[in-house]
Amino acid sequence: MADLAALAGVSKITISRALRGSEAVHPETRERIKSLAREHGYRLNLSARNLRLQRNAMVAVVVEMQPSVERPMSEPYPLALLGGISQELTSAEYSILLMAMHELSPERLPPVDGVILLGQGEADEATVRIRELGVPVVSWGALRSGHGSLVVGSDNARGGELAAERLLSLGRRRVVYLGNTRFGEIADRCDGLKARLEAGGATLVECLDGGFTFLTGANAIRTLLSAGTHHFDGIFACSDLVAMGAIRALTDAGVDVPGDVAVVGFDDTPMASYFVPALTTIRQDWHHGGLLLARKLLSLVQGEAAQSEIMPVNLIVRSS
Amino acid sequence: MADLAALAGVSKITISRALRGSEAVHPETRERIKSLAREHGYRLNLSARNLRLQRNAMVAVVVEMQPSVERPMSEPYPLALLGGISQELTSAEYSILLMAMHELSPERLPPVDGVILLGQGEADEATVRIRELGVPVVSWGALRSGHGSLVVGSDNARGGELAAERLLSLGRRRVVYLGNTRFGEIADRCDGLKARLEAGGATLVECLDGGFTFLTGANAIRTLLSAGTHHFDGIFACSDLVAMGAIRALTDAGVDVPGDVAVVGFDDTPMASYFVPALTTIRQDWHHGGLLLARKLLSLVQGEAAQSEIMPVNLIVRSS
DNA sequence: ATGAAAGCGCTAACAT
DNA sequence: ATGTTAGCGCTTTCAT
Repeated sequence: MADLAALAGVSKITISRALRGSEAVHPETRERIKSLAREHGYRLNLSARNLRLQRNAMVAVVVEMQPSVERPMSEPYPLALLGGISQELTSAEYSILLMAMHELSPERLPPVDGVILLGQGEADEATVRIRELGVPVVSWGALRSGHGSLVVGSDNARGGELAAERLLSLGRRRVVYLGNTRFGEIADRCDGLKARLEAGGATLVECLDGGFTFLTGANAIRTLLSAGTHHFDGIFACSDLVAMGAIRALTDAGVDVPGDVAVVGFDDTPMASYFVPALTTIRQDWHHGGLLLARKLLSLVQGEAAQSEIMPVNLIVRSS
Repeated sequence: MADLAALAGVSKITISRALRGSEAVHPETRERIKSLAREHGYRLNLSARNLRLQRNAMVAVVVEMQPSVERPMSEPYPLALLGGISQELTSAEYSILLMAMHELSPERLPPVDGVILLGQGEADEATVRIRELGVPVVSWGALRSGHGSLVVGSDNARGGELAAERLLSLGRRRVVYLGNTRFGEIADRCDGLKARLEAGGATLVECLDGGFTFLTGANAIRTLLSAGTHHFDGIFACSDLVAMGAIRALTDAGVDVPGDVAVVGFDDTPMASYFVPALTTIRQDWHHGGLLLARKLLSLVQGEAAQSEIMPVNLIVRSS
């Protein structure tokens, strides 16, 4: 910057002001300096600026799970949420620092002004660990798993109710839930499902603690069928992929879907509509979720108040 | 740090050394300072350190496409590559700054020591734009699209050959390729396919310029079938999702897969093995690709030499 | 409309 | 084994 100042025949501070588009500097000088900077490939040292301004202009997005080939299919939400987060943060001139939960330690927290947590973890483990960092935090998930921190998430309980209503309308009386209820979001859906089923005179006959993949969905139902202890005529799965696995297990066993057993998924992933039978599912708006996460975190960072927000979900009726 | 120095009764520099685990400071003093720091919640100001050290300890990962709900399914590679990248960079104490290509401008390049580009863009647009930034760059894609910059990618031409060999072994003579060859990777696959087909006495009858989704795959084949201008008995698709779409269009039209038309996909996404018929496809090792990308960029950043690397691919034979 | 001085928190170089 | 000095590149405050 000093070099540029010498070149332009002005002082450093005028360069600084000009590049930030300050009104204080003469428009002509400003343009001259800007083009000079471009021409010489000058780039602002953001470490210096951040040191001076006592901020980082950066937000960490912490992904609870280890990214892998298997996960993006089973849980597309990280990238979808990131789209919304990125859009909002970029327009506020903040950058996104991406890291996996297990890489995070309080000592070497990277230089960020706040943290967005994607996934609160089994038994809220992630939420609890993040809170110790002493920076503003907003997490994606369930209110019950927020432990006092700000939460943005879908109305999972309502999702469960919608699934129950759909199954009830098809005359189903005995429903199986597939999902690990140690995750707050998953538990909320189960609660909503159970309450609405019982209000409609039906029963939640089983709540199976499985994983999030096609295979775990298929295996859960295979086990259930071979045990033969329960009769069931409906399934609500914690994700579309799990629902697809469940359907595969059913059709492999000669059980008709939706004739014998109706299935409702969650997420409305692109594949849901292409699967045979096309999946009835609950849709959540990840992109908007991302926007909200970013907006609320920025509020906190700037010392303003912000509140948790739960977004509506929709039932998408197809053929399962 | 000055406060901590006062508390510990030593000078700032001793604090600095102790926290970095320097040998120069007495082990006892070192531990005392470390626990004092922990106790008082002291955190190093990384902007100051980076300013002083003239580095950023950060690498930008630039994703060529806008993340969305549709993309992670169609192209799972961003997250899979990120897994490998993250693993490698974290152990070198570098952070990952994530951004979308369209958010990148030379003026406001965030404070990074280098850039990893995921996806070189149609007609290598992304590669060309990134090169102007004047920082070390490594990109995921094809050598032909590197424009002099370092590239890590799968052996796409070999992938095309493997697909051709598979189709030839099934006695196929007239093959359709589904993919936008303005992307270097996609073009390489097409070239490998064509060469090997012709060497085996078969023909590439059509090369259809489509997108990367289930729907574009289905539409391409529907159009082809209704035009009726070409007879074909084999398809090689640029992704598993496109292959699935193509298969759907075929079976919807009463064409048997693989009896009438055999189909080979690309990527070996988790869904490939669950699709009916299970997809024959080419597998690439994204995680390892991510590791290599990160390693090579770090070499460049540290002023060492590094070379492009093309990774082997495998044919996974299933039922399509 | 422009400038001079001071200092953000850290560490390398050079003492002691 | 520890300390002193100086300066990384920027912007705020207070002149002019």
